[in-house]
Amino acid sequence: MAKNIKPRAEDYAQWYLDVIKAAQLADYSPVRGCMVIRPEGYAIWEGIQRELDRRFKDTGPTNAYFPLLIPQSFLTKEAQHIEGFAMECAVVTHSKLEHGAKGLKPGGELEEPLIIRPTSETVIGHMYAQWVQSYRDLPVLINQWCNVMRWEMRTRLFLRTAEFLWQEGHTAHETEQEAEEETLRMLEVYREFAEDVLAIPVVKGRKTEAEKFPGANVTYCIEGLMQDGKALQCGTSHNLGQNFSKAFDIKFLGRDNKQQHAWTTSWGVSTRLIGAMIMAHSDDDGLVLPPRVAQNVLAIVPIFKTPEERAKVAAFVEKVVRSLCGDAEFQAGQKRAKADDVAAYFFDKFTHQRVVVDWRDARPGDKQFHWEQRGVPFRFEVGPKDVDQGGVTAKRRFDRQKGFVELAKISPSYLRLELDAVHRDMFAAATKRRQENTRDAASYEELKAIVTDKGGFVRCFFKQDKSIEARIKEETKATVRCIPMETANERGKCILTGQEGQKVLFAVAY
RNA sequence: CGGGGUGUAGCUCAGCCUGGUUAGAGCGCCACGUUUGGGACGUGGAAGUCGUUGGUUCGAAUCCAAUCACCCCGACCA
Repeated sequence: MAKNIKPRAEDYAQWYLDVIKAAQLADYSPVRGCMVIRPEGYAIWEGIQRELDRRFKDTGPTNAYFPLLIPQSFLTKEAQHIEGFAMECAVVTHSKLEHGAKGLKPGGELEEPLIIRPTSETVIGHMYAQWVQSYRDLPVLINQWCNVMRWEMRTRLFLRTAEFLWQEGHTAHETEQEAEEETLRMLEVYREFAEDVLAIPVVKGRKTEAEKFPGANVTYCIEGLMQDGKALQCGTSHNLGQNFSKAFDIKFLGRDNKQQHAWTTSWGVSTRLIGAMIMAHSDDDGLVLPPRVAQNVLAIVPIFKTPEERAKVAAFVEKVVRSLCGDAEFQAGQKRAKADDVAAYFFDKFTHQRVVVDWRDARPGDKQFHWEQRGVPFRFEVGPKDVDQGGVTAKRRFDRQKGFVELAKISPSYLRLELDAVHRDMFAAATKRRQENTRDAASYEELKAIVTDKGGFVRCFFKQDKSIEARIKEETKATVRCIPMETANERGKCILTGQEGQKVLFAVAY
């Protein structure tokens, strides 16, 4: 058992932090609420970017960049929007530092304060108003990868930080129907991505009025369930109707030769997904990475005592690496600069996913734990005994499955198939866990009992009502996570009011 | 932002109550040696303006005040 990681059963919150620390994903910054994403963590984000970006472009949107600073007045143009974000905006009021009595002090006060974007609907709306003149200019399909800032009071690495990285897509359409289609199309991209890349099963659903995005007509989401039974929103897609186009005057001359307002959408996922990934898959021994975002897909641990054994093992490891990465990459890897004795070879030149060989002067056990805590999906142990038998001892991080693999079988397609199998098994395990933690409630009493005793998702009929939702939250801490799309048409007796309600999913959320 | 807790070496902490030479331990780190198929051991070494600022005092890690940061619980949220 890992001695630097608190077991989940003892203290889930501490476990989460320990896993991040042990895997060196992130660190606290000198500024409250902000975090440093370390190379191991950033590689995961790059994996997320790579996979999502491709999917966005496949459906139409392309990338652009809008500025960090937004005129304060922009935020006031959409009533709901300002209400939702005003409280957590960082405000820039000065343009320089001057020497004062007690050192430096802000100088050059701005005429109009600027806010650091908490999201970019407003600037983007402002620009779209200028770019859109005719129905021929539509749709506008733009995404941006950037940082945003929301001055949160309570922060947790990845799950909620004052500054975070995300992607925000913003589209403008000719008709309401097109906007709705776009909103749902991106929601499906998120679902497919969460499941096929991060191996996190998610529920597609619609937010209640109480939970929707400030300024949206409809907010859709994908909701995941973490190992401690709490839900986590993993992505959102909003149909903004004409709210922002009216606020920012995004008008165009339609096919009917009449001026009309565009229909807009926005959708985003953030570095929070890394937190979701950690909490969905990792165990008491540390991080477990879904193979498709793992920077290192395979760690080879050589085992030897004498120089003769080392030479023998090294020759064999070379064959393994050449089989997986090719001769040219083996040569390139030999020359690559590195800080320690861990050699890295690119297994996939497109994703830059690597095979690493741990030649550090440490005991094999230490190395096993090292790569285990970092969540590397696969390990090969190569010792004299393995070499004599002409193969390696392979271990899967996810379920510790262990087996012997002959050198002749080791090839790029072998590793790819194994990694795919790990992904499938991880997804299946997470899906099973979610099924086991999804329960039905026929009454409010039942809902309360499930939420306090067991956690997880609670399915029941509910008639939307803001004040009742607030009351339930107060009494149970649970909220309506979403109205699942799959059962959107089902109607039944609301567990509180007895009136006709929709089937919803309750849970305590992060 | 409200309540609670903690700040002493990279990490975990002792010392503080009852102020007094040169501030300690374990882990980690570095060197050397013995080791090496799931977290080894020995010897030696480097490393701390005791969170920060101010006050009390002949003298402050220790007492007082303020402030900052982090952790936990609430309200808010991707």
